Amino acid sequence: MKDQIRLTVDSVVFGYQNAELFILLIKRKYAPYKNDWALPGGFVLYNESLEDAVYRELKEETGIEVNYLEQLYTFGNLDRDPRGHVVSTSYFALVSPKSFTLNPTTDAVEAEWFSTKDLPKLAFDHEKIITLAMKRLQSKVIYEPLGFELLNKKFPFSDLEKLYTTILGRSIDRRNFRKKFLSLNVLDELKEKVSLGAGRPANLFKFNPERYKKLKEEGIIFEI
Amino acid sequence: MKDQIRLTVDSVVFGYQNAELFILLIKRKYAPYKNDWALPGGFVLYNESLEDAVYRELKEETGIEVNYLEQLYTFGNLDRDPRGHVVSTSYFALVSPKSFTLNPTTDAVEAEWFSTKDLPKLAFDHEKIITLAMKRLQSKVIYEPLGFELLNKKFPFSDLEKLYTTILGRSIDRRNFRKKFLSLNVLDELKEKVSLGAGRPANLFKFNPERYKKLKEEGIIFEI
DNA sequence: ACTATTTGTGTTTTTTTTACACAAATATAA
DNA sequence: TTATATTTGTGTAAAAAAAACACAAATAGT
Repeated sequence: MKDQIRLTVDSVVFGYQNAELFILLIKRKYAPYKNDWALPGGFVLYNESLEDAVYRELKEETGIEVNYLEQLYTFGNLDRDPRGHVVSTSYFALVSPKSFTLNPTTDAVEAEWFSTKDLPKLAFDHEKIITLAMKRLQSKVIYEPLGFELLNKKFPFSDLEKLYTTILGRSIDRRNFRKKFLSLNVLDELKEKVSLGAGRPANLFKFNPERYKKLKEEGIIFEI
Repeated sequence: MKDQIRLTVDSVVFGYQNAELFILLIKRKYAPYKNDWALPGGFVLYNESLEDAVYRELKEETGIEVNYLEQLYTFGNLDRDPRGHVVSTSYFALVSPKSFTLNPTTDAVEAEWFSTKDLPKLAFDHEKIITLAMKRLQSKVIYEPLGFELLNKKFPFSDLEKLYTTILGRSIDRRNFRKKFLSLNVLDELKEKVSLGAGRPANLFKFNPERYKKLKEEGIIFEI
């Protein structure tokens, strides 16, 4: 029983708020890495699919509901877990702002959002997993409008713009960005406006998933 | 012991010859799927890394030496293996033409190359894995010069061109393709020429891995 | 009513991509 | 040995896409 490969899942859950990217971490209550921060995750049960395990662990440990989930990579190095041969399939997930405030009632586990710019010391090889997840997020937003999963249903265009600058870590030309994004026809401009502090009120937009699905089926890729 | 998740690796090994893409398959000797064709692979041993398992299985089952190896995806559906809960991490590999002729001495296992256009009925969910591998290959060759792993060290430019048309399944403009590829500066033009049947003799080229590595480090992506 | 702040918009320049045809060098057949 | 078929090698012009760039409109706060 000891000489058995065990399988875990680990999730890199991204949240976005105030032009900052966050990752959801939990504090480990037991050894190894007791009291260190780690990615939510745990052992896959017998007759449980990988994704089911991810959803179960996220629910148990953080109570959060994810908006988008994608497999990242499977780590099988022998030295990654002091408990023995533990293989981990990692996932990356996006949550919308309304799920951002954690529900601490769900469990006794300590869960917290950490800015990607200010991560604590992490258990296992979780730093490596996070690094990979961030690279994947960066490369994905460029050719898939994943960003919406991190925004509210209705949002001013500037939100999208800020999200992209945050994820990509560089400034983008507002006019060209807007032109290009709108030309994709995956955004519906609403008639509502919203005023956020000073400045001209912004039009609200909505992502149109059908339009996007169609675009994707036609093999049309975009590139921001 | 029965109620234990088991972990396998499966490899989609690509070979290229005469403007055709091939995949290496083995004939299963035991149930389940006895006598069906399947991807080379098998159970990961305790204290064996995933890649080690891939190399071991490939050696045991096919005797082949791969040139490039990359993780593809981990399949964890509960219905994918009649033997129970078996999770498989799949890899995709490329071999050079000199490894194309199989060495049948290596084992009693039947191994054979199959054209990607003419695959037999496959065991497990291996057809699904192959489909994914082909998509990955197509999308990768566009922004990484992986193709070289499928060609000889020295090759006429037309080989590269044919390889791309084969993998992408569409014709490409010879002049533009050559122009673009050469502008990347990852090919060294040799002084040797080679005559292949009729027609003007072709200059030979060589891939320059250092140049490519540098290009990659500088974050320069190309796109064919 | 003045100032600061954010949104919204069009044109020009530059770069990249695409389309396209013929001469050079060889093998083969007559 | 000559003619024919076959493959390699090459440049330019047109079209499309990307990048650069600045100011008016609408609001909040003072």
